[in-house]
Amino acid sequence: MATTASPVTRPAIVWFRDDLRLRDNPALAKACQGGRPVICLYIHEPREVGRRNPQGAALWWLHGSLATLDAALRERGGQLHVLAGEAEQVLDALLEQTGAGALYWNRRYDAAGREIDKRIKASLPARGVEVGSFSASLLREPWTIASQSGAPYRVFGPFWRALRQAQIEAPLPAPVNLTFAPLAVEIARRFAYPSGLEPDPQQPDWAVAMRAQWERGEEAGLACLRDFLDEDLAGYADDRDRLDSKTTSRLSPYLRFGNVSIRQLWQALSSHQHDGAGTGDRGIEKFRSELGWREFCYSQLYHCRPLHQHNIQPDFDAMPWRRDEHGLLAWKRGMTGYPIVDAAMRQLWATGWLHNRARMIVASFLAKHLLIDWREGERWFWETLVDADPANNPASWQWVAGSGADAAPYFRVFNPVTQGEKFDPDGIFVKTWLPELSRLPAPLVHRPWTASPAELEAADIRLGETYPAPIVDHAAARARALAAWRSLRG
DNA sequence: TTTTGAGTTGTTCGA
DNA sequence: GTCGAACAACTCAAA
Repeated sequence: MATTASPVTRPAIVWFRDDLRLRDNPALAKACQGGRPVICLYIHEPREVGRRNPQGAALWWLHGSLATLDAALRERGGQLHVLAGEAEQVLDALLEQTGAGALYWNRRYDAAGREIDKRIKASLPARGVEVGSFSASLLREPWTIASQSGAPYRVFGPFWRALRQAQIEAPLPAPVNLTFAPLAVEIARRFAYPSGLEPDPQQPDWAVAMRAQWERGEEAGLACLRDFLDEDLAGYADDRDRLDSKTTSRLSPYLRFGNVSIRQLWQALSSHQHDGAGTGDRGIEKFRSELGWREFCYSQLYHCRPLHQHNIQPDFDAMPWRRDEHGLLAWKRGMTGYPIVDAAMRQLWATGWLHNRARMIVASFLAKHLLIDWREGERWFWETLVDADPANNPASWQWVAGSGADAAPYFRVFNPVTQGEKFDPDGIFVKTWLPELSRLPAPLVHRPWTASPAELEAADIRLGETYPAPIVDHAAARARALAAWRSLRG
């Protein structure tokens, strides 16, 4: 009778996905229990219908995260195997070659990814391979939060109250004494990630400002968290809307790729809590509710049709969106003639990141002032944001457009001038990204078209040449948007 | 069971 | 200049 190695000594595969860290990683913790050797794996899966893989800036972040995770594993005597192919084929070959007795992953929540995971989970036990999936990206699994009627929440307030009552698990420590099983070179060759899709762009090198701004990976994420707790959290409730200074956490890309876990973050906030209504605790509550919106977006991703394709509210299918290639291009390039919009769009292109308020302003401008389908904007963000998230990105675009869950009221049309004056009063943010306006005094920097010829001359600006005139008139665009949104009713 | 009231992120208008 | 109202429709839970 042939003997096989006992399940305890057969290696376990850890399939990393949106959890690129060692700490608080339940799949990894499970795999290395009892000193079992592990095989750490990441798979670049091909695009499928309905599936959204990282592109552009987010792909750049992914590569950096994979590299730092690989380095951390090498310090411990192992490595991260980064392969490419259909997950089922890659895993099939890997199980065959390594004789692994178990496969573990932390869950993902998009429909296409879940479908793949479900098939794998159903097929492997018959081959004597144990499969386990774990919760690691969210405070609570989406199916555990439901209204009294049993339906998923469609309004944030009640959703958040229900979530707040739930017990949040404590984060796990990083595993100690990891041991590793080898992987045959033949497998690595067969599923090699195609060259030419390398992480760091060269010609053109669009990642210059990103490299200057960001450190990717787990250690950098924890440093970013400590910095936020020490520097910004106390003033967060009052200052978080300011565009002209660093007031927010900038943790979004680390959360997106799981460099830092949501439970680590939650616990860190709790340990900074006093007990009362002090400004610090107000900041903590406010920040927590932002994390709550992330959970709410994931609830939508889990429960609704693919968010980046379908309006959550079907009556928006009748929206008379305009086709406007010229307007869309002006928006993407930061050439709309509205300084707050243009500064934000250029920051996005250069650094892969935008302040939440800036995201709302530019999204409102595209959907309402230009009356361009929110999906165009969502696609651009998907390619340009380092934190491009399959739940947050489309759900937030739908929220601004009004087609989403608990959406902004249709009559809320951001005035780009007012927003600039409120949240960038001295024009510092605008001037950082629009150097051509740097000599314009603060009162005019958000509305250069109202400057007198002498003022423009003094600031060395020629509207229409050195900086565009507004591509739409605010009042007219607002009226057009309100009419379009009103047309969806009755 | 039915009713009622409250609800992330804004703007404009008229008193 | 400041202030309140209007700009809908709907979800959810408390009364």
